[in-house]
Amino acid sequence: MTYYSQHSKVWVSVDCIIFGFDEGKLKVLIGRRQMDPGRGEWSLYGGFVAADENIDEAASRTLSELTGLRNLYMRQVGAFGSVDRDPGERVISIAYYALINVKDYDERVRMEHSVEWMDVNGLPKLYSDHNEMIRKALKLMRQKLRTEPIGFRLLPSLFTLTQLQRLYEAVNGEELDKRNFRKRIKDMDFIEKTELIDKTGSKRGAYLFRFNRKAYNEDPNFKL
Amino acid sequence: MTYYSQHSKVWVSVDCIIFGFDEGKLKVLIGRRQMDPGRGEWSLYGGFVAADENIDEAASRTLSELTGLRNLYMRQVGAFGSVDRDPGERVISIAYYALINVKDYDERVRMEHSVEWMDVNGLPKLYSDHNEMIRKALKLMRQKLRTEPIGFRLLPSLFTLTQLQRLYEAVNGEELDKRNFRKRIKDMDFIEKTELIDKTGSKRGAYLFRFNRKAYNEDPNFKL
DNA sequence: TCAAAAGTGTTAGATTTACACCCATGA
DNA sequence: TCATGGGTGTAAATCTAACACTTTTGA
Repeated sequence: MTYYSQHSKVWVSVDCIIFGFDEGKLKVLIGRRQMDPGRGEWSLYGGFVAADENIDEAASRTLSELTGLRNLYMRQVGAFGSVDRDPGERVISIAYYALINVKDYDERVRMEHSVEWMDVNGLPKLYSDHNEMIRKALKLMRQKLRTEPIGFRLLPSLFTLTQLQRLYEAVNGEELDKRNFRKRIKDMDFIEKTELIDKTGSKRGAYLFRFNRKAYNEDPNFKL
Repeated sequence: MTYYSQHSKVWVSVDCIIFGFDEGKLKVLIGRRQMDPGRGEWSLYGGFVAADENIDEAASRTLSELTGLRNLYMRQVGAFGSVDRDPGERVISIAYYALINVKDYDERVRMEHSVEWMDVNGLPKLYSDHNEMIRKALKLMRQKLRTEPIGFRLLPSLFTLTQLQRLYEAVNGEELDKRNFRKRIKDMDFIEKTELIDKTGSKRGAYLFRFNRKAYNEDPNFKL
């Protein structure tokens, strides 16, 4: 009997908290569970970790299975392991959050998996401990958002300053002062103004900006 | 065949990063591994998660097994799950960090487990991904330390302001200005000055302070 | 008597916040 | 022409950082 074999094994899964920003709101992808136990309940999308697969790989695989997208920004939230968290069997789940630009997500792919965007404020009761996972993911994501330029992952590559501000407001749940916000943006040279104008949001039109990752890497002073 | 049984199970363990503060340095408890694989290598102390045990319970159990102490401050660091992280079998490990007052730790208990305090700066190469676990634990602990009054868990219940300052300096790896530090402490009414004097650290003696949790709960504005 | 740690305030500079009006355009 | 969102600067208040000397006492 080896050192290992005197202990018992458990199933390990990953659950994905996919954040998107749309209509000025922070949203998360959830769907009705298609299998027992818990069939029909609102739930995060997840999957099991295979024997020959790193947990991060399992999360990437699950993410791209659901979205068709690769190289998404993704971070671990943590492990959730109450004995009875899953009503069927003992399953330890590792939660990950990811950020996507809603426009990159093919509606057909979304429908095939029958998941939908739901406002993070006002989520229904979800399967198992998924509400708790989302709470923790949101907390971690908020922290990151203050100190790292990850917000751009939730926006098109060209965006207006108002869009960016609305994004920060939605995530932090508080309004920001327009002039102060724009002052801070001006100090960050890696948020580049283009000559392009977006006229979808207003009659006058607003300049489009882009995030220049290379410039950021050279002078990564970000704080919002 | 159930939904679950088509997937494979894995071993899940917990690893404990136990921080202590002694001789003005932040230390961590490590020992020589007593079992194969990796016998003799420096390693964190860990244990397997049992089938009928929450992961947090597994961590508490492992912690009190090692230290003889209960109700320690403990937080999850995250799950570590590379396929080949453990040289023997596939094991996913969930790391936790804990804070203890070195003086509460019975030397005999420590020796029985043959672990020792080692400065977090200048750790040797550890078994598996344990160095990485400690790095992440330290990062998380630093963050918490700024916004929550957890530093007291690393000190005796009565402490001098110099001890407290040295603790913050050791964790953050930078010196602090004595007057500015003390000014901030004065603003926090839940750090109470006693009439007791500690003369072990100086000839003149320094006032001993204590953390009043109840007062903190009533007015929890902490920032250092 | 002197070395070593304890204790104590002030000021300049930096950062943060609050705040209001004109502009351009399409309907 | 007017309603809508885009764009811009200044001043007060707050917070942060820098800085030096006196006290006490045991060796």
